[in-house]
Amino acid sequence: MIAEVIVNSSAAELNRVFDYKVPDGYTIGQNIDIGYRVLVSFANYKNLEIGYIIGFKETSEFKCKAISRVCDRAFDLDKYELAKWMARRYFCNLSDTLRLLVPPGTKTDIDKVKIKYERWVRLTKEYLSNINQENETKKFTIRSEKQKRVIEFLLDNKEIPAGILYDVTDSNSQVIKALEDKNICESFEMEVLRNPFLNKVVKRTEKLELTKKQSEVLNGIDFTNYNSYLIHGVTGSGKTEIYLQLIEKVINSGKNAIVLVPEISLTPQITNRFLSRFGRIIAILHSKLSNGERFDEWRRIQNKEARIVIGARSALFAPISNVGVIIIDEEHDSSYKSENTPKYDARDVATKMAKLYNIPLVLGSATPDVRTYYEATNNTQNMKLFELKERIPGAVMPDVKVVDLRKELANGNKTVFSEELYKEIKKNLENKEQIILFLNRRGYSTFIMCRDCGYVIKCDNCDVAMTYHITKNKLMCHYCGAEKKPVQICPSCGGENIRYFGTGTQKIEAQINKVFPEASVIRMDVDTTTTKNAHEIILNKFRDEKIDILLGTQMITKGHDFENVTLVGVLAADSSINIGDYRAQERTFQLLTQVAGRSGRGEKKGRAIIQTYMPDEFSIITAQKQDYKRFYEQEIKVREKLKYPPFCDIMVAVVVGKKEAEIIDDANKIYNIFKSHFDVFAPMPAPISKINDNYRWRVLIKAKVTDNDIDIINYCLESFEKSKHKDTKLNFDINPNNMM
DNA sequence: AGCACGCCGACT
DNA sequence: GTCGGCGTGCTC
Repeated sequence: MIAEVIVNSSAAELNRVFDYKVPDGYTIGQNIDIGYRVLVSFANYKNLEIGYIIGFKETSEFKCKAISRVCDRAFDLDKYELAKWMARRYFCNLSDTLRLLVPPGTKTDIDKVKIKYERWVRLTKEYLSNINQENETKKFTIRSEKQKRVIEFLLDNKEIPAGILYDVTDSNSQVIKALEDKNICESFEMEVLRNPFLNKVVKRTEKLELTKKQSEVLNGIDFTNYNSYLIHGVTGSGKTEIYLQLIEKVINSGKNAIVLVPEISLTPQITNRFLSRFGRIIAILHSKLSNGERFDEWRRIQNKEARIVIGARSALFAPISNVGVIIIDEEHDSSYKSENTPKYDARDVATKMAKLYNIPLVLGSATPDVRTYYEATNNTQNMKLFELKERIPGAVMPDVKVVDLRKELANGNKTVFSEELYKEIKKNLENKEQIILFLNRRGYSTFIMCRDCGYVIKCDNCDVAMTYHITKNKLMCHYCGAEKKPVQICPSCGGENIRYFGTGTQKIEAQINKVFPEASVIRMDVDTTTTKNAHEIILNKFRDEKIDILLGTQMITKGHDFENVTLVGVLAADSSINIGDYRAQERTFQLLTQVAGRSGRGEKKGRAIIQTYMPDEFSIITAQKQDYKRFYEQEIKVREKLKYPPFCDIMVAVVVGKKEAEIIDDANKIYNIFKSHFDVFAPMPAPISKINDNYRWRVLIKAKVTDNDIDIINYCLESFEKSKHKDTKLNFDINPNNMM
């Protein structure tokens, strides 16, 4: 028999089937099948290459090599269908999507399968049956105290890891060896699961009484068919409790559940909530797990010990079978769209899966994606909408104020704190209530400019202004990570009037120390969270050590409730309006609403202050009122008028390469190929025209992409692949998060 | 992609 | 002579 194998490579030329002989001793359906991972000798590669079996046939037109090694089962037929769909939909190789279905980190060393064993000890069957026959004499032929203790202990505890046994009975391997020689006890290897939660003692919690509105949602969900639902509920309206009871229903019916949450909010707080309700049947998958931990979580799912998977977008591909519901919390979050190949959107993939399994898909958000809300209100994707307009009893919305920074400047206030914010911070410090300050820029100064000639210091490798970092005393490029010494003399005109402009979190930290010397402050941004548990450590410190002020970027906005935080300050709400993206208003509204929602999560009422130079922008006005509907109605009009999603899709092709002339040439090829099918804008340098010494040109294509168009696009991309220069790379994406 | 082959210029 | 840079071609 011949196996059809997909070789693990993202090279466009290798995106096809290769035939290999099924080796002797292997029978299809028994120890080899579709979905098995194999190692094959390929071309003149030095090492064996990983491949995936996707079919079998009697004969091949090629003279085939035999498969060198049959490894493990990697995926089922339904997942294979999904991978095929994804490869077509996201314009990548089949091996790129198949790769999602195997635990990461097992790619290179299949031989060293990452199962960890531990030595356990138990009494032998013979000995136990002797005891049962009340053959007491044998037990006391033992004279050693230690051996006696071990036997007593094992009688009570059946099986136990050797290490623990040694500790408890003050014994060692020699004592066990002696007992083994007497055929009294035996040791064996037991698989260890590196589950970070297994050893955690969590108090079991019972389900909460639902409000009328919550029950309506729960009862409105059809578990027997595909349907998608959007739960639009303000923060604190009790969405999580709905998810929990929904899952309980699914579990009780014998099926399993997948819950997606944004990567950044996979905090102990949310996971504990699930853990305390469901115990060990949950598995948690996120990017901070070590390969070993992740591998073990996959195994717990595979052997059906775990029935609820909670994780970031890739948790969709966990080896869970018989799924009864997929839930996506904070569905508007941009982390559901992958930035690397395959550039999939977890919401679309989840929709596909829910259709495939004929199960409900439940999306939830306080600030839904404009596209999702459009679909839910216009029923374009057969989506049902639930609105939860009120917080559950006891929780109150914070008061939100907008401060016009232009007036502050006119009044001679040059600090980053408006008078209003200054007063409120003071008040909180006096009352010993905590404060969260948010600024979406890291570093100290955000750009460095010569006041004589206007020259801005840029990275040598990228077309990007460099940011000054005071902790390193270096200029840094946030795109390639390059560092430079701070500049005092203008490299362009030689002038000495170099000034450091713009404000990042580091400068705010310094200003807090100056303006509020009595306050303790902790900063959380990419620069302070490089180590493994840094997020958790910083947040715990803020809570437990009663730090006055938590200062940070985007990452402080999600998923944690601090009871004692009664003031949230947004230092500059404009940074996200100026990102040059059609979603700027949406991002701003979502961000402001999320941040403001961090205030007043306990018993005391919260306040939020939004500082801005653009107080008239509708995203800021509506965020102040926390009025999603009004925001949406205005935004959707703009989108319709300008033909932006959801009324149209924007395809972005970025041509990247070291030789500028070649990539300009290739950008024109893209333009010409797509021109005959779609509305294409002429090639232009990308907004960031160089990254890491690679020039970048961009071609924008606007169209409402239908299923049929996907085939046309695939065809266009294939013909480009054949005609492009050898070293140019193409990044192609529909509605990417980042338009730069 | 990843690897070998083969052509040609540069260097002890 | 021979080392090595890189253009070319192939993968069941």
